[in-house]
This record gives sequence, structure tokens and C-alpha cells, in this order.
Amino acid sequence: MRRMTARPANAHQARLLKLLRDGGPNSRAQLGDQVDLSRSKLAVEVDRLLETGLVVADGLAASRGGRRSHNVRLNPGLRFLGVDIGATSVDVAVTNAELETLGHLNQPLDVREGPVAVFEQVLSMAAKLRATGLAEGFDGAGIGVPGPVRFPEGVPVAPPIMPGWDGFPVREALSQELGCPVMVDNDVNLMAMGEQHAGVARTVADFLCVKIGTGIGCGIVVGGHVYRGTTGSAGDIGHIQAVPDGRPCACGNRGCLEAYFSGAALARDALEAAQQGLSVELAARLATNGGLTAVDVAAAAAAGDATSLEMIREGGNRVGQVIAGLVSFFNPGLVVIGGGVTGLGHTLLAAIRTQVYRQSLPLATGNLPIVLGELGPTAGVIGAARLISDHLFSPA
Amino acid sequence: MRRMTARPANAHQARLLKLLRDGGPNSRAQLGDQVDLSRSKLAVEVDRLLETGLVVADGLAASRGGRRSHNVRLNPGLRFLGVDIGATSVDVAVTNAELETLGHLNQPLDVREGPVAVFEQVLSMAAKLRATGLAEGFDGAGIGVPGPVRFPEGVPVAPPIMPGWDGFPVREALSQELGCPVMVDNDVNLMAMGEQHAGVARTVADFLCVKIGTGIGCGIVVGGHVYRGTTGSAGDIGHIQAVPDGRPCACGNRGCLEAYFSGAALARDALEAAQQGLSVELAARLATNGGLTAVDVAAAAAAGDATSLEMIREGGNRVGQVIAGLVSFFNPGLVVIGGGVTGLGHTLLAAIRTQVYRQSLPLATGNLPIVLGELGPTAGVIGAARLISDHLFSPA
DNA sequence: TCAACTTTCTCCACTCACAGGACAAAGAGC
DNA sequence: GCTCTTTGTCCTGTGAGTGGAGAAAGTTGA
Repeated sequence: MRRMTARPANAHQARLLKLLRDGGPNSRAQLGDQVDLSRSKLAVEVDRLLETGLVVADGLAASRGGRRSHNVRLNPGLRFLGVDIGATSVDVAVTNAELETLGHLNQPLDVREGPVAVFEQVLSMAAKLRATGLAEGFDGAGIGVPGPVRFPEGVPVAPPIMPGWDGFPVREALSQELGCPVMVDNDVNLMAMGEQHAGVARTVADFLCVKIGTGIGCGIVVGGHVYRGTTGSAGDIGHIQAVPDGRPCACGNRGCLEAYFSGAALARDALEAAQQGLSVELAARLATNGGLTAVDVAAAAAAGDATSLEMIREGGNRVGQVIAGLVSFFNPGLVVIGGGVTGLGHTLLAAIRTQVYRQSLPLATGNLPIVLGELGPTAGVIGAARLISDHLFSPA
Repeated sequence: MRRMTARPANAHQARLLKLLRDGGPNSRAQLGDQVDLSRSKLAVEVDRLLETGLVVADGLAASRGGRRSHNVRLNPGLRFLGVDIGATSVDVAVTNAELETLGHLNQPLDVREGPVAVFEQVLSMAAKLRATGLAEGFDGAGIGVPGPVRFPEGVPVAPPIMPGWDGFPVREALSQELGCPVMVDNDVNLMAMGEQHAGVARTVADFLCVKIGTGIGCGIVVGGHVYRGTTGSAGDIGHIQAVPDGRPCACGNRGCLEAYFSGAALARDALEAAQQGLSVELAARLATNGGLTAVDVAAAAAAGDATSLEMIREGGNRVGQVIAGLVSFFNPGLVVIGGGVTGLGHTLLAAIRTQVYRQSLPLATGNLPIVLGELGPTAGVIGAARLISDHLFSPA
């Protein structure tokens, strides 16, 4: 099919598109209940959307005691590409306009190889998905990168773990390669948007989404919108000081949170424990695999390894301390924990909860759920699709 | 005069009122340059505002090379009451509709005496100001209280330092007593709004306003609007843990920031230093006054007392550490330091700056000013007036 | 099977918001 | 005095939006 070119002509149409995206097929009457427009005006706008091809007729709905309604839905041929670039792996997914994942690929990757190599891989993954017949082309793409982004331009700025990416025009370059509009954001923000769209944060206006993977970051949602800060680095909590004069960190400071708990720190601690003979379980895994990652710690903990459990507990306490401070400051309605280390599961969550509930003010924690993300690795790509759809479903 | 009853009928009128409030007298032409409306439409809305009496004609302006323009301005008879209730003192001020302070009173007060006693005092101060001829009545009042507030209802919730205030219907009670609309907010938020309106934060969209007085709080401004959090306790940073397993705090935890640096903590440390003979300067002041407060420490430091300087430096370091974390998290465009202890001046600011610039990420601190508030004790009352004017200058 | 009621959707007339041009008023500059 | 500029008003045309009438397509119960 020819790719989507139309954009909503006004705020009403944008609103309707988002309702159809989030609520699926709907009749004019149902839409009318949600938008505070007269039925005549609503019909006009729906007709115009039908003309653009963004929206198509979708048959008759069951009767609700009277004439059956004519449903409309977003064009089922629309395709969005969601890309979530992590430090050590990349997720690429294809969604329809309702942001349902139609296909999903994950591959290992080293982000330090630079944007050219990475995008070559991403484009080949996208081509592979297209080859399965899921899409003939893309109407838009959302890209998440593991570092701060100057959002309006879609350019990474001073990313600590992504040498070679600083200032690379990700948005422009990919837009040219893919031949469709592209939006770029921090991977943590996309995870927050994903959980907001289809996960645990569907009904919350103000929440925090803490992603613990190779590094640690925090998505901040204020009034339903992602807050990115003055220079796009909001939520960069990995280098908040967790321990005064503590361990040296790669950033040059001491006692940073990331130096104590993150995928990388956990792997290092596990190696140390295995080599010092503190954990039989970890030593065995080291001998088998020739190396250790957070996954090994999770497995060892699941098998009851005391050293691993203690590592998780201590790390959770550190993270929990920092989150406790953020909860006092931000007073969110929900805290979501996600990222690679969520495999550590309940042990981690319990440690975090303990610290937060103990240290933050009762008024801030009184009715505060602290939960694991619901979407796992798909949160990022769904968030990416949501990012570009929010853009395309807004007046030009 | 009869009190203001009209409200703007639509968003255009609201916009115009705020432009006149923030920019003073203006001609139709000047207003037209700022609102993106046709001249005819603009003239209609201005005429309607003139009819309501909210706006009045203000003579002819000087020519700019052609026909002289007819200025309009907000009704100069409008009066707002700004009240800033602190833990140990209260500020009450009268402003005009352009939020210029026409009269200002400050009195000591103990907020623990409860709302009834406090409001008796506030009302008598307001009456005193009225008696000077500054106002015949008030068109609206903004009230700041030193604790969290359920903003929509204007009711304090679980305020730690204000026993007896929990759930007291401040807004409703004062509205009845004063016979005008009332809005209630946290004192720290009002300080932020004051500095935003007339102080150092005039041009910044996202900033933090740290108020260090009897306690410590932080106003959070996102996209020009105060962020209050899910339960109204956002910015309550006084009980963030600054030192793991540190000093016991009144809240029951240990190592809270407030236990290390605040008006109260400083007074206690100063007393200790004086009694232990660590500071001749402080001991002399103790003998003279029979007690010590943060003001004494400031004076002693100004006189070169090493102990006092060191106390300020150490406290500043603690506060700076916490702010550093918040800067990494929030990535503000400005940090304002205000409250009673700003008398400690440059020593304090230097300590805070050192910590923040050392510990936060370069991307977040690269272009981050950290400055003292410009308005001092008037920030709160101006913010209060701004709060109620924002409310009244919005469509009903 | 038919009448009465519901729900959905379309059509049409009317109102109101708003833009933009013509024009008048008032001044500056030469 | 003449021209140019700025300000403000008046008027008309256009498009957005409302709300009612009524047609279309159902359900339900007698």
C-alpha cells in the first residue's frame, strides 16, 4: 500500500485518532460520548478522516436496542516500527496503528560500535520483519537510545555509554533510510510510555518508571506527559550519590548508584564472589559459561544461593534508598520497576519497597504502589510506536 | 468600591487579563502583537472587558509615528491579599491587580497555636492594612501554609509541623471571613510562583525553588506550572536521607536533611557550640540575647567567626548533596535558594554550588544557574497574590 | 404481525467566532 | 499643506459548531 501521508487537520481529528488507537473500533455514537461535540460536527470530522484514508469503515456493530451502528477503525494497513536500542541488545517490532505488536525481534548488539553499524543491523532486522509479510513499508518509526536526547531534533547528546553517538542526527538519518517520519527518545522514557499505554500505568497521571539494566534510569511522567528536563537528561539517576565517598564509578565520581547496582555492577560482584569461593552456585556457572551476568545471579538466587540473594537484597536497598528520596520529592502515584534485572523479581522488589516505605513520608507513600513492569521487553518498542503515533496523530 | 465579581468569559479574555497583569498598561495594538487575534476580534474582547469593569481606559500613549494609542489597564481599584504563614512568623501584604505590593506587614507567630488563633491574627493584620486606606476590601486572597495542601479543596493534610491544622477547611473558612475567593497552597510553592512572577525565575520554564527556613522544602515548576504531586506533598525534601544512620530526626527516621540543616538545626548547633566554648562570638550573643537563632549564626559568620562559617559550610554541603541528586533527576533550568537562611548568603551558596557542580552530570549542570532568590520575604506574598489572580483571571 | 419505542445517523437552518479589508481618526515629518 | 504611518472601528464573508427534525434500522411486547 502507499504509505500514510495525511495528518489530522485539527485538534478534533487528532483526538478521534487517539481514541481509535487506544480504544479500537468504535461507532460514531460511542466516539460522541467521549469528545463533547455535537453528533453532526462529529460526523463531519469522521467523514473527513475517512476521506484521508487514516480511518476506514469496519462494518456494523451489534445492536444496543436500536439501529445498529456503523463502526470505524484506524486503517488496518498502517504500520509503525518500534526500535529499542539497549547497551547490549536491540529490540525491533512492527505494530499496527492500534499499537498491537505484530512481530518482534531481539538481537545482541554492542551500542559502542557506533550509529552506522547499529543502524545497519536495525535496518536489516526491519527488513526481515517486512519480508515476513507483516508490512510493506512503515508509516512511522520510534527509536529509543540508551542515553540523553535533544528531543526536538532527535539527536543524542553527550551519551556516556555511547561514544560516537554524540550529535549523530539519528532522526534525520533514519527518516531518510526508512522513508517515513521518525521520532527519537531516551529508552527509559519509551519504557514509561509503553507501560502507560498498555501496561501497569494506564490510569496514572504522575508516575516514575525506574529501568535497571546495564545502567539505571528513570522515566518521569507528569500529567500524562513524559518530562524530559531542560537539556533532555531528566531521569538520569544512575549517578546520584548512594554512598558518600563510596566505590569509584566510571563517571569519575564516587559512590554513584550505578557503581552499586546495575547489570554491570551485578556481573562484576558475581565474578568476585565466584572467584573468592563465596558462592558454589556462581562458581559452577562461571566454570560452565566462562563468564557471569545478571541472569546468572538471578538463576543462582532462584536456586537458593545465599550470596546471590544477599547481593540482590543489598542492591535493592541502595536503589530503594534513592527511590525513597525521589518519592519524597516527586510524590508519584505509582512507581514501576523494569529493565533487565526485573528477572531478580520479588527479592529485589521487596528490598526496594522496604526502603521506600520506611524512609519516605507517610503522605507520599500512603497509597503508593511499587510494582514490576507488566510488559517486560516489549515496553520499549510499544513506547516507541506510541511516540511516533502521538506525533503523527497530532495536527501538522 | 464594590468588589470584583466578573470573571473572564473565555480564554482570550483570560489571556488578555494576564498580559495586562504582567505587562502593565497596554494599547490594543500592543496586545494584538502578543495574542495572535485579528484587530477586530481583539477590540471586541477588550470592549467586553471594559464593560465588566475588570479593565479600564488609561489615557493616550505617546505616538509612535502615527495616531496615538488608547491604553487600557487592569482596574487600579482591585486588591488582592497575600498571606504567607510560616512556622514562626507571618507575612501579610496587599497588592493591586498588577501584583505590586502596596503594603506589607510581618509579625511573629507560632503556627502550632492552631488555625483559629492564627487566622484571628491574620485577619487583624489584614484589617490594619485596610485601615491605612490601601484597600476597602479584597477581591481575592492567596494563603500559604508551611505544609502539604490538598490543593483543589484548599485543605492542609497531615502537616508535620502544624498540629491541629490537619483537615481544617482553610479555603472555605477564610473565604467566608474575607468575603472573597481564596486559594491555598504550600508556602514553598508560593515562593516559587513569586520568584517566577517578579524574581529570578521570570524566563525559566522548569526550575526548582529550595526554601530553607524552619524546615526545608522545594517548589517544583514544570513547564511554567507548579507541580504538586499526587497527594500534594511533592517537594517535601526535608526528610530525604542525607546521612545513612545519621542523627535522629523529629519524624522518627534517622539522617534526614532537616536534622542537619534548617533554621531549627542551626539554632541547636549554635547553642551547642556556644555552650562548649567553641565560639566566642556565639557565646557572647547567647549571653546578650538569652538564645540563639540562625540570624545569630549569620551575624557571627559575617563577623568572621570560624565555627559559624564551618557550620554553614557543612550544612550547605549536606543540602548541596541532596540538591545534586535532584538536579540529576529533574534537570532543571535554574535552582533558586530562598527562605530565612538566605541571610547566610554567599558562604551557603558556595557550598551548595560546589556539591552540585561536583556531583551532578555535566549535561545537567552545564548551563545551570544556582542563585539566591531575589524577592526575599516578599516572594511568598507575591506568589500568594499571583495564585489567586491566576485563579480569578481564568474562565469561570 | 404490527405498533410502539430506541438507537443511530443525516440533513438543514441558524448562530457565533473570527479574519481581513475598507476606511476614518490622529499624529509625524518634510 | 501634503504624504506617510499608526491606531482603531465598521462591515461583510466564511467556516465552525449547535440543535432539532426526521429518516433508517433495530428491539420488544402485545
